[in-house]
Amino acid sequence: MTLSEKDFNYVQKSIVEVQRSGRSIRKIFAAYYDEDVDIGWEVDAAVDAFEMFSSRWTIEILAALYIAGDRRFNELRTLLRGISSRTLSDKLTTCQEHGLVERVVEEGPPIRVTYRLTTHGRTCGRLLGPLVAYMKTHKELIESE
Amino acid sequence: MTLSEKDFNYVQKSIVEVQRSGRSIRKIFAAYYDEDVDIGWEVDAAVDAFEMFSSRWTIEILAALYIAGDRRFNELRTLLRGISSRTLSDKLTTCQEHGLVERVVEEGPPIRVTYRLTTHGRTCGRLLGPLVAYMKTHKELIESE
DNA sequence: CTTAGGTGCATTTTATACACTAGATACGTA
DNA sequence: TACGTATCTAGTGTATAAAATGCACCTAAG
Repeated sequence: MTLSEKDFNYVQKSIVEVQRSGRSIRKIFAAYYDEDVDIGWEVDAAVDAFEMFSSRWTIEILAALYIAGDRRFNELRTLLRGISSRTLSDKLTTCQEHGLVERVVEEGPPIRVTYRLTTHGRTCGRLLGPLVAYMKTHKELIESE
Repeated sequence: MTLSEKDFNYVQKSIVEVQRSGRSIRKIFAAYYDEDVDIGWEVDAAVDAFEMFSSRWTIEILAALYIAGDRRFNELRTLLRGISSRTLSDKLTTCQEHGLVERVVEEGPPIRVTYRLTTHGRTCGRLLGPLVAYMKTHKELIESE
């Protein structure tokens, strides 16, 4: 089994970039493919990191904006299956404060407000992808017994 | 810049396995390294997937067990910075129901109970790694302005 | 009296339901 | 043409429900 030339070039280029960034090829493949690997984090760092995501809705807002692209307030409300507008409003505010989301106002009337991921927000969204993909193929994890 | 022989062998082996699994090399690199990429998910799938993680503490429990390995009840309580035992107990129950965690009883006395990630749990933990690593290097996202 | 692994219960925090607002245009009709 | 009503967007206010916390307490053996 061999790589297509296109894939080969892509892989070669990526490997060079990854090396330049100081990350280990082995760790990157291992983390993605099949092995548990020490990727240099500690429980404390994880608890810190997830403090913001484990507050209900933050992670869903991020995913919705990442997948669906920039959206307006009521569009988000629909995407998130009817989260209350009160809560959506509050959560969007804290997402802005955390630098994940920016609020773009188009003067009206009617005034329209578009929510957009910042660069950080997009990165976080991207990093969540593999987990969503995994969960999607293992619905037994979602529908509790 | 070239790969060491060890890395080269590892990469080659991994690429073959990834190809056999039907996943695209390009997507794997892109998702890991620097690009936004359509990895075939929809908002609905993401909202489903995160419904369980965005409930407070679930994701932290997963991360703690993944990073620190099997732990007993009170060890988890400490790792999670003093979550109330009431809540930890409830959350561990729902994690078991979702098939992320298993409860291993060593008959006492004193009775000892060890919590351990299932295979699914370990996979989810692994997939969260890159996000934690990213957050760790971008603390400005955690400490809101 | 200690240790491990919890449960019970009152209080506090967080989310929901649902009514309601502003500011401007659009529509119906006398 | 003028008048009233209806609609749209992006929220806010407030009462209620759900979830997390703090702290006391339980069991069972050494």
